[in-house]
Formats: sequence, structure tokens, C-alpha cells
Amino acid sequence: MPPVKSPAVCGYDWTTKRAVSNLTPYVIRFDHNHLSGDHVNEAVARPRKRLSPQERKEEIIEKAIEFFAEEGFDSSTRGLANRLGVTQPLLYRYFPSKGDIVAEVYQRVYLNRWQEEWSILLLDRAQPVEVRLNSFYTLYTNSIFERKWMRIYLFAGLRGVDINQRYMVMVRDKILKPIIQEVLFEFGGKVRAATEREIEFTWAMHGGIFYFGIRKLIYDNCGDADLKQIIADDVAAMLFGLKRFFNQQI
Amino acid sequence: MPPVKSPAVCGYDWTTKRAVSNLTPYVIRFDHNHLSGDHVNEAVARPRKRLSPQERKEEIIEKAIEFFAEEGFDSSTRGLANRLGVTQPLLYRYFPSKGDIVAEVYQRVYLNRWQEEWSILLLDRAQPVEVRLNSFYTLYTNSIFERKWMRIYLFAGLRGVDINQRYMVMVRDKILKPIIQEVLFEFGGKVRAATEREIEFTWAMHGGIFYFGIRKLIYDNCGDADLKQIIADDVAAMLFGLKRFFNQQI
DNA sequence: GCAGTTATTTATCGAAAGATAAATGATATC
DNA sequence: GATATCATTTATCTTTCGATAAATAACTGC
Repeated sequence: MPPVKSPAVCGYDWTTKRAVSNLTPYVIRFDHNHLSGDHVNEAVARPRKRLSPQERKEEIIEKAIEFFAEEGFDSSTRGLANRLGVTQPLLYRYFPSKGDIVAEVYQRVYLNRWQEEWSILLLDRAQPVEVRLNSFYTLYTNSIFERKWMRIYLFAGLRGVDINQRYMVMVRDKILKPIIQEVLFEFGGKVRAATEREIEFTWAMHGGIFYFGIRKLIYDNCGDADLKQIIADDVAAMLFGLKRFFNQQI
Repeated sequence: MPPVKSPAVCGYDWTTKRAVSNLTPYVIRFDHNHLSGDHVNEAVARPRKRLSPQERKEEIIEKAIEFFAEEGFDSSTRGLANRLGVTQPLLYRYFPSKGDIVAEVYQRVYLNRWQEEWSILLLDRAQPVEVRLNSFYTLYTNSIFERKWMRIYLFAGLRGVDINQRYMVMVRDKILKPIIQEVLFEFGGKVRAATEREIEFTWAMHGGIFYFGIRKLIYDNCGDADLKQIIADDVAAMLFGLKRFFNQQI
């Protein structure tokens, strides 16, 4: 089965013998292949492993996520190849440039992380909103409180990657605004759009939980804290604050 | 006035003609000097500027903070030198290695950021604790909500720099625990140590404000939100949550 | 088991990185 | 104004990086 031709996002063009993509390219040339690391435990030359293009590409992306999450996006393609147990030029069979690998990593990490059931859960008025919020944040943190995800999220933010902006819009529209609407319905009585002040407050409460993830997974600074308890207390504060706004008729 | 000799943290040893430091060194050798940037507006060869070692070193550190905050610590010393308007080898007159510059940046950014008056303010029982908390967070955010500080804080965290751990211990001991003590005094009546649950909750509320800084300064994601209002609402939620714990006699 | 296909490796290029040595020129002192 | 000092630049080395071309070897179909 020959590799895909031109329409693919990142494929190998067998006629021109080049990897192709739809990314803005930047052309440069050549290198040495010796990785500085100790060859002690690879003295036994392991047999060449031949995978199908699909499998190999998948493996590259998977390891790239781990690798760049730990080492940062400025780390070398040789380091990545080393972790994969292959040589560095092989990466260029599957991706035209390092930038294409990085772009793929962003896609994988950010995309499809949102589960549509979460929206259904948040909007299910059969249950009290406090119960829903606890359930939601348990699921949500269970999904994003993963070291590699958190690290790539922060690396991407510092790099000014636009995908991050889109992610925050999603949080605002799919989490914060619905929360305010639901609390408003249950405790405020009347239907209206969320105010900026309400949204900012909800961001703060949401951020409190998120920042716990940063402390735990980036700074490794929190012992055996009970996440469920933290969520419950944070949600209680969120409800208190929002109800307070409603009573003040802002 | 000759540069300082051996006891200095980073100085120039005039006898051996080498910059010295107390950092773990790693020796390497040589390079090209041409920076890729457009020389258009430096076609007019500017006169060589000769500063005193103290001034020059100070300037290097100052610009290094800005530079690394924007570009990350993996950026080149040539880029830094370019921003300084000097040549790259000059940096090595003042610092033995790039690592020494980075270390100095950490020191400057983290150290002496805590103002002792903040503690006095937090503990001043002449004022209601809510007023104190609002004043404190206004001052505190005014100090740390600075783009370069925030960025270096995150870069350092991702790099696993130990100075970050120390910073978080400081937040816990100098901000969170005192806050709990003061709220306990004003509303709880009895004196006792803060519980882990209380500390985690206060971390979350503190983190809510901090995360606003991240959104604003890293992700550039918040319009013209009113910081004073956000602090006030967050502090109100913090008080609510802590009072709730006290009433539950936890 | 031979041959064609192609996944993978070897070898190498050119640019950029950190770092060093030696030359240069601005400033102060006499 | 000549001289000494030393801040700064020029020139260069070595390593590492992203990237390419050509050789190699694992798998497939006959």
C-alpha cells in the first residue's frame, strides 16, 4: 500500500521522494548523526524494525507528544528519534519539517478533548446544578489533569500558538456561560445573558481548579490533596458568588 | 577600578582572563558572528560604547530578563547581544556561561519580590480582614502581574527550576496561612492551625486570581476586565468558603 | 527463493549555537 | 600628546541542529 499522494496533510510523495504538507515551509540543509548519549546499552545492534507507514507515523506522533511535553518544543529531532529507537532522518520521511510534527502534536493534544456528553451533563436539569458541577469537574479534570497535556498547554501558551486562544473561547462558551445560565435558572429565576462580571468570576473559580492542576502536574507542589474535596469546595464558592450576584440584581 | 576577583559570584579574573562563577560549568569551544537580522538600520556603524563593568553587567541582566521572558531560555546569546547592541563574545566577559546569565535572571526575577509591608498589612487587625485582603491582592497583583515576571515564572516552572518550589512555599507560608489565621480570628473565634482542606481551598481562590494574570499576560485572553472587581468578588468567595469551614467545625 | 518495493539507515551539508583567543580602540593618567 | 589600561570587537573553533541524498535491508508477491 503506497503512501498517500498530494491531498494528505502530511504524506510522502513517491514521485518527488519528498514528504509533503500544507504548512509554511522553511528550507535549510544537512547534519551529523551521532547522538551524544552513552551507547553502552545499545552495543547490541538491534534489528531494523519495519512498520507500516500508518503505524510508524502514529508512533512518531505519540512519542512526540511525550517528548515535547517533557523537553519543550525547542528540543531536537534527534532526541525524539532516539526516544523512538529510530534514526533522525526517518522522521523526515513522514513529516516535511519539525514544524509539521509540532503542529500535529498541537492538533492531537487540543482536538477532540472536549466530550459532548459533558455538555449534556451540564445542561441536565433533572439534577441539581451543584451535583452537575461536581460531576462535570470530576470528569473534566480527569481528562485534562495529565502531565503531558498540561505541559503542552503551557508551552503552547508561551509560544503564542493560536490554538490556545481557540481553546479558551471553548472554555468560555462551553463551560463558563452554560454554568452561569444553569445557576441562573435554578437560583435566579429569570433568563438573561451572563454579564462580564459573572463570567470573570466564574473564570476565577474555574481557574482555581485549573491552577491546582498546574501546581500538581507542573510544579509538583501538592501532597496528597483530595481533588474531589477541592472541587466540591470550589463549586460551593462558585455557587455562592453567582447567587450573590443574582441577589444584587446586577 | 579593576573587576572583582575570586569571591564574586560572577566576575572577571584579570590574571587568567576568564569570567568566573560558582556555577557548574560545561566546557565547549568556538563560532560565527553574523546575525541573520536585517542590517538595514545599522548600516551607519555606531560608535563603540564603553561602559563601566558595573553598568554593563547591570544592563546585560536587565535586557536578559526581557529577552528570555519573551523568547524563552533556549534563545541564543547572539539574540541577547543583538538586543543589547553589543557583540556576543562581550557577554562572556561578564558571565562564564549562558547558564550563569540565566541563573542571574532567576535570582533577579524571584528574589526580593516579596515586600515585608504586605505581611504587616495582612496582619493589621485594626482593619476588617476583607478590607485587608482587597488591599493586599491589589498590591500583590500590581507587583506580579507583569508580563516578563509571569512568563519567566512559567518558563522556570516548566524547566523544573527549584527556585519555583521555594516561591510556592513562600506563598503558602506568607500569604495563605496568614489569611486563614486572620479570617479564623475575625470569624471563627478560636485559635488553631490551618487545616489542609482550608489551605487547599485558599490556594484555589488565590489561584483564581493568579490564573487571571496568566490569561491576561500569557494568553492575552481577557478584554478590559476590572481587576479590582475581580479581586473583590474572589475575596468574598474566599471569605465565604473559609467561614463555611469554621461553622462546620472541621 | 528471487525480484521489486519501500521502510530504514548511513553519510553528509550548511546554519546556528555556545564559547575562546587575539586584535582593537575608547578612556584616564601622566 | 604619549602611554597604559581594559571594555569591546573581530575572527574562529566545536558541537548541535534541521534537513537531504544515497545506500541498505526488510517485507511482498510471484
